[in-house]
Amino acid sequence: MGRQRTFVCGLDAAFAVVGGKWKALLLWELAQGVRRFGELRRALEGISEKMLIQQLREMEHDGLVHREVYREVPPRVEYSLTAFGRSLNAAMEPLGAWGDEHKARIEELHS
Amino acid sequence: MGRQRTFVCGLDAAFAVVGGKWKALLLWELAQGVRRFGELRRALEGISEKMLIQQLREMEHDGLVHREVYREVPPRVEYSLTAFGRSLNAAMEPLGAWGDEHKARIEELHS
DNA sequence: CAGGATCCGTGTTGATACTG
DNA sequence: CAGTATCAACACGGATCCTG
Repeated sequence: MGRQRTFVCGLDAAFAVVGGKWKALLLWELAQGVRRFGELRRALEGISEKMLIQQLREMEHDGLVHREVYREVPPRVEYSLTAFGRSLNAAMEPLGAWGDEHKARIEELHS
Repeated sequence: MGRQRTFVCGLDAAFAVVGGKWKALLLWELAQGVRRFGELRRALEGISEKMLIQQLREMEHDGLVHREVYREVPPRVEYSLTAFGRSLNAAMEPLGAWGDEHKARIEELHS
């Protein structure tokens, strides 16, 4: 992925795994429960299949997401959070609450 | 900035103001105290002057940062957090603590 | 259904030089 | 000191088509 780097603070390290446009949303969605590929695609409106699988793979590599493959026809793959992923989601909750609280203000600023 | 959009959840809104490579670090640095332009540049090793001023301006626009200009020679400008910025920083604290805790693991993953 | 592979635009980031 | 301006590079994200 990226070259080895030293993080100057915890925020830096945290953003290395949840940064970008989609990962925080994926984390939140998977925190609601186990999800299949297609469910995630519909939940994150606007994401392309490429980005979805790419973000999922990176989160799997980072140990946040577990991928369970069922060898059936048609194929079925279920994604869920690991304990590590759940701990991250818990740490993001205050931030989510803050965003919820100031949602309207932020939307207006970015109009 | 970006077109008007509707945020699907609070995380989405929060990332609209602290997303990107530098803003979280700036927020954290400014939470330590008032800082001058040059101090910030030295604190965020690797940032270019252009990015620094650009991120600061956006955070100022979002109401997170206050910019105080002192008409002196040589010029002096001091940056600080607004109450809004401090509230965001508080909301990010658990995330920072999480990152601190798992720093080593994440650094290794991204090597 | 759940991906892979490829092409491609563009926003973001960076280097460098210059200014009040 | 605290910026501006300009140019260049690249990663990010998206569209489309293809496969087991």
